[in-house]
Amino acid sequence: MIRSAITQAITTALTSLAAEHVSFTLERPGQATHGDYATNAALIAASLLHKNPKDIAQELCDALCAQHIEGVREIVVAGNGFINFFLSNAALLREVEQAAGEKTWAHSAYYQGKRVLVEYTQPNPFKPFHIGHLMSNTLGESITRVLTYASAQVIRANYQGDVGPHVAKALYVLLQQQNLKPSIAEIGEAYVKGNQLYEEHQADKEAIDALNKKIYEHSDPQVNELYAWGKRISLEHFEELYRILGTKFDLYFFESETGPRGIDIVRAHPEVFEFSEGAIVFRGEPYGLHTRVFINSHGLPTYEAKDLGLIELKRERCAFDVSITVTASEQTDYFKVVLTAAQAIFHDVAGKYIHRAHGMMRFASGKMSSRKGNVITGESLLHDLQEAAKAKMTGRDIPQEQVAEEVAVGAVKYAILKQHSGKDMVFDPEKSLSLEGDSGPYVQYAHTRALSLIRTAQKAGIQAGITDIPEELGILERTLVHFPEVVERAAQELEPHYITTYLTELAGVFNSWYAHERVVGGIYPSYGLLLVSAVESVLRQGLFLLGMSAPEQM
RNA sequence: CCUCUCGUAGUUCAAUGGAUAGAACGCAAGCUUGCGGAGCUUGUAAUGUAGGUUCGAUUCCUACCGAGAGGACCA
Repeated sequence: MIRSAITQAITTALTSLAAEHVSFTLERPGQATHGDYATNAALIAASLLHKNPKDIAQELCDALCAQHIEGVREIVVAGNGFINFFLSNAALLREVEQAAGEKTWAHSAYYQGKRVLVEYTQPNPFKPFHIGHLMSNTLGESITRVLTYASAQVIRANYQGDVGPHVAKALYVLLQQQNLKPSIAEIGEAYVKGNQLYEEHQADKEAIDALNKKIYEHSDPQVNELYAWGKRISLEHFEELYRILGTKFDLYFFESETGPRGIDIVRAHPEVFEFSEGAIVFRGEPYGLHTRVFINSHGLPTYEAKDLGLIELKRERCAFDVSITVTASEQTDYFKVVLTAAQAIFHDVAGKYIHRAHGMMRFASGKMSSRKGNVITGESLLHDLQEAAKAKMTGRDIPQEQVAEEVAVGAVKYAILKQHSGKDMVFDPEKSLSLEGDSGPYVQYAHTRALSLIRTAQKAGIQAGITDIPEELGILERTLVHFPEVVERAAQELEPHYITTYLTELAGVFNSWYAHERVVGGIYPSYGLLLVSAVESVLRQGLFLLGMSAPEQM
């Protein structure tokens, strides 16, 4: 509210200086001593008008002061032409009260009236849930939550690969073992073994390819039965992981349904595709891209064709304004080609379908072994972190299993979301296992302390309010005020890491405040309780936006 | 060979063309009969190289060096 009032005032002031077309920023200064907001409007205007920045800044400052902006205590020219705004105590108090009590305080209207489909996670039945799926889920889930705060109507979608060579590899081994009711672990092991056989023995390779064809054709009852069982077991297992990760999907798509559609679409558009060396391809070169095969020389759809089928299916199953797909960054160029081909077919793809990439997780030491073998899956990573968290809680009278799970998920998600999406990240097991410092548990712990403090204060009969306020408000209030802007920016750029950075800062400021101030038995108990309530609310909402739990105890 | 992404303290990450480049881990030194110490306080240390644009460049442009990804029947 205050922010938009200041923006409006600057626009008015610029108009009075005949510089109304200046595009300026209103940002939070790097240092608290520079005020609560700062604008570079004078610097931009000066270069356009070819005048001295400090002179323009002074004129602009005078024009702003004349407007008496509600909630602004002081406006000063600083540095080489910045204009800094200091909020009044009354305005800060109003924000703190809203942060503590107003549920929609941090919401914006950026996606008002828009329906946004977000597709993420995309694991494959019959294969392990690996770390890439964890990363896609983490980024995708956070984006959906950030979008809801921007007033979007969000549809969560998952696209799973239930057909293809990987299925045949697993089934081949299971059939050899005559294991027709395998557990999820046995399916995983069968896939690994089948993959090995496929690579090493020509006879097995041919047999697996033949089996793959049978699966597509549904021609063998025993194969069909095993396939149905295995798919069900896999999907049930994934649902358990989604529960742990905090995701509830609205729509599911499968490659078995997008494949046939993809073939039809490609064959129906000879003006877009062309035959080449027995395959059907899309030429990307005219668009600065590369050529990709959509239907291979065996007449089978590749991922490219399947993605066209998926685009069509999405349109049929729900009306949406924007569709966001979250996958690994290695698919960035691939998606450019597919979306360019899709644009030539559906004509409204550009700008409506967005690809958002997550990076790859690398390991600092490379020594983190899963319970068995060297492959670190998403599940084994969560499990190991959970064990580490449990070890930290020995002797405490709390539901350890549950809290350890929330802390473990929080630690991984925080590590993924703390940097710009799309960048590869290095995950250091030892540092992450320490669960200290710049970590998810640090933020969760700050929230838990705030909750605990609120409980204690309420037991002592303290009522939150502004009946007793200090002369000067501090850095904690001035940090709290900026939460709604951070959330809105995260929505605009689909970048949750702004929230991660902010939360860590807020947690640090709060921990510092906590070490030096007192609520129960202090000088300002009512205001103290209000302030802590505001911190608790913002930390809780921030954790929610990242897809992390806010444990009551830990 | 071509295309794209990325090079910031010892390490992992921030920074909307703007003010003294901000945190955390590590290391060094402190704080506990505490409204939860998974905490707090102080110190330490960085923009790959060379140019260019600009009043101002970690940010934009060019070249080089280095890392990663992609480049026709895998996904």
